[in-house]
Amino acid sequence: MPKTFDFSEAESRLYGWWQENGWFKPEVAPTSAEPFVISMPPPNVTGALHIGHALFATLEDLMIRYERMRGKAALWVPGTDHAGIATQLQIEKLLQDEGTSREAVGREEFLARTWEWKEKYGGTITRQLRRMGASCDWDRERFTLDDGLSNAVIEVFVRLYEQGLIYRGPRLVNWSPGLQTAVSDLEVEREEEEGKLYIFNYPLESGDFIPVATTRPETILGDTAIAVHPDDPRYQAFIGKYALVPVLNRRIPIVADEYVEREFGTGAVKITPGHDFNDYALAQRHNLPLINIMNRDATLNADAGPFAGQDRFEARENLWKAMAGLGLTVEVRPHRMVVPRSQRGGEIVEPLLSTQWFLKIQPLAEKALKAVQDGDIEIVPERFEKIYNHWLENIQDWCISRQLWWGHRIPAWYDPQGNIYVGKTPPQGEGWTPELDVLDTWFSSGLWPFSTLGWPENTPDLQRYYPTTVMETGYDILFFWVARMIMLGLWFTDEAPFKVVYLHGLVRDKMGRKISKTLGNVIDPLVLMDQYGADPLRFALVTGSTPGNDINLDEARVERNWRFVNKLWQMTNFVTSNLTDEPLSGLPEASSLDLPSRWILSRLNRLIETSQRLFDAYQYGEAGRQVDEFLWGEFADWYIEISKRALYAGSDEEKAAARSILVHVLETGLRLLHPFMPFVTEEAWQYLPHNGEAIIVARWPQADSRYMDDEAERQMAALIDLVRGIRNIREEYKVEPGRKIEGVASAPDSMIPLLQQYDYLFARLCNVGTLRFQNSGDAAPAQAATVTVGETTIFLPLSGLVDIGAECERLNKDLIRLNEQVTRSQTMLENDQFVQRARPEVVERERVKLRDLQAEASQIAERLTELC
RNA sequence: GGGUGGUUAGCUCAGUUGGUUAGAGCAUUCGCUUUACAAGCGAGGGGUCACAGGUUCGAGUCCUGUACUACCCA
Repeated sequence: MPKTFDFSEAESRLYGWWQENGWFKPEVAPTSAEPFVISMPPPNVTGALHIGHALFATLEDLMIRYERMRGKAALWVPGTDHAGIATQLQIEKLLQDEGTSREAVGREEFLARTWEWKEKYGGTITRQLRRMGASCDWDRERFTLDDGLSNAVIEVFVRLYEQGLIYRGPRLVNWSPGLQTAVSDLEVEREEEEGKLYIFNYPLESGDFIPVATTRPETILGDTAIAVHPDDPRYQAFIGKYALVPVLNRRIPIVADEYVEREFGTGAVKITPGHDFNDYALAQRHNLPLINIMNRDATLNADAGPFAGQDRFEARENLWKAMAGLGLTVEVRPHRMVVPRSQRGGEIVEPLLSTQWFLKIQPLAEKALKAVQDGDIEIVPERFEKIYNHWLENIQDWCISRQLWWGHRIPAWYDPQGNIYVGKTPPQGEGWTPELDVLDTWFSSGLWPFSTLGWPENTPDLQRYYPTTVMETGYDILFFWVARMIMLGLWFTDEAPFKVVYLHGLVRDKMGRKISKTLGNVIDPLVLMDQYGADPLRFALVTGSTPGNDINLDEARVERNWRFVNKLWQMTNFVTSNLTDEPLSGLPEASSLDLPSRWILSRLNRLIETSQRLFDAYQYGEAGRQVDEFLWGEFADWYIEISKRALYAGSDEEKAAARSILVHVLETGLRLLHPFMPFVTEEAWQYLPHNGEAIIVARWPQADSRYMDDEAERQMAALIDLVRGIRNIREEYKVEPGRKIEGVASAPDSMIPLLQQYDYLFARLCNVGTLRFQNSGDAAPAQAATVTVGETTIFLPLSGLVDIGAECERLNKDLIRLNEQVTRSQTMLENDQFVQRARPEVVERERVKLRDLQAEASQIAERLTELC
């Protein structure tokens, strides 16, 4: 095999090979297999892969590969979203660069251009997902504007309309003047900003005035009342009287309402029902008229009198100047206020009266709440349930119409008499004009889990793969998307669209800052993959995070994982280069194996067990870290080194055993790692003896309790500790690494055969050429340093190197440390409460520990008296 | 205003039925080309687990409060 792993060559080759063999398709599993299905959260069709996509792709691919290896019919349905606003903006920008505009080219041409763009660039993100190793079934790829999905959207709209849940009407909505469309509550972001508070005197009919404060003076032109608190003594006398709108001199009443906060501003508020949600509600309580002073582009209309035609901010200044001229203004002062801004574009959103389509959502929300309460849907991590419940319990009707061109047209028609027709096909007869509005993009993505499988047709895919199993996505779209999928799924299919919602966090930079272009801290997954390959990036994303929590990605981790990939490659290279042409013997019975082999197999099977427990609990990161630590820290650092004796100098049986164990452990480790790092594991696995065609369809490891061996783990741990102790001494006394030294062991009878049998470990791992034994009680060699583990002491005669004073000091320190631990342990065991209440195995473990500590302490004490 | 998360080594993070001396990687110090791997190996230094209480035989882990911080909702 090659000396290094060339990921850039291997990744595309392996991906193509997997796909050609149909291994991404659920049909590789027998028809009797249980399905495991994930609907990919569809990225924007015109988008490019960013680090957030990389995270979902990694997690979903991990789940899919794991379940596929477990023999399930694993299906990952990929696709893209038409992303109404985002895409439309992109095309508008394009037209603008060409010196034209959406309005100039017209709707038909605009849509043609958008489709053209989609055909040309729509494949970018899905190609990039392939680079990540995403094992989706590309034959089942969907796009939200596909015919099938569009049918589903129309079906849902018509049925909801017939059920009386969709209605159309004039309502105050969040209006985005730049985009010229209504947006939903969720698409408005409210942030506190530095603004101004304008205070002025509202003139009354009587000639008096009331001081009033506002943050948006231009709305004065749309005032239809002034409100004060009914119990406010300052204004009691004015209730029921009339005021005059500045400049316009329109007569408006002064009303009393408990909504007014007496402490805020001046305690009296102007009421503009046409341009404020709270005022709108108050106006309805008091039967106040509603005046709309704003056009759709946020210029003022004829009702604004002399300010008609001016932009909202221009009018604000001009009106204020005019009022100053009338002596009405009091002061303008800095003020922190909450400003509603559009999620797209960031411009200030205006509450505006507009005729829109709404979905009455409470009945759907109730079902969605119940599904989670009843456990039909599990949310991971669980804490998001509370957030989910709170949102659904306070849900408002959903404004689903958008004044965009790119999207699903609302299937409605109007006749000149004002009748509305809603249906799957245009109405019969003349004179009907179609609705021009399109639906909110989230309306169609809300159907994604079942529309992608063929609904409303009862297709074989729908029957076999619906409901899906896991919905894996970011917590930031819990409301936008997840909750709506649950509501619509339950309403139309009578089943929860998935059983588990797994939420991941945001990927941030290593300093915990949100990634943004303006901050210049963009982590480009494509650049990282060019540099290190897909596997290291994937491993960094999974092992650097826990479910539901944000991840601060440090590129150093990616680099380190690239080294891990190399390490895996080198291990494989070592193992394969030590094989012969002869077929491997099967894995020997544990009883016939030497200690290091029993140890590594025990550790391996415990790893499999732990790994399974962690996978069952969605703790993928921890599982990955454990496999990493095992393969590098135990298998490579210890077992491979130890196995060299058998391989280079052992008997034929010893060689055969070592080979089969090396292959078995590494091959199993690669399978455990495959869902995390698909490419290197596949490529390495192909060089190892294996069963089956590819690791991607190999079986997921099962723990075998026959190879779990506590005794072997204990004994091996003692040997490892002795080796470490000797290395430590060598380092401390600056014994040249190449210099062979001698060891003299003083050990209990139980340890002597072990040390004799495995003395080669000391030769190989810490360059102790010969290990002699002496009877306990014999005098220690002169000028020796000591290493003590339990009841075993190894003397290292190092004449000329050992400084007795230093050695005494070292031993003394050790003894103090040990005595502290002995005391702690003794105190625990002398405590009846502990002995009675702690679990028996915990007490027993403590007793064993104390015995070992005491033995070790007495050994060292003995040595101290002798030497110092 | 209500809610949720985070606070563990210089940095990024693990640590999920409470039970050895709290771990890893990066960084850092020292040593080594020892024939799988210098993209490596070996050894070391570095932590009052934010703070204060409580529960418990035993708390990084459970409970209460405080501080700082991030986010969600209004």
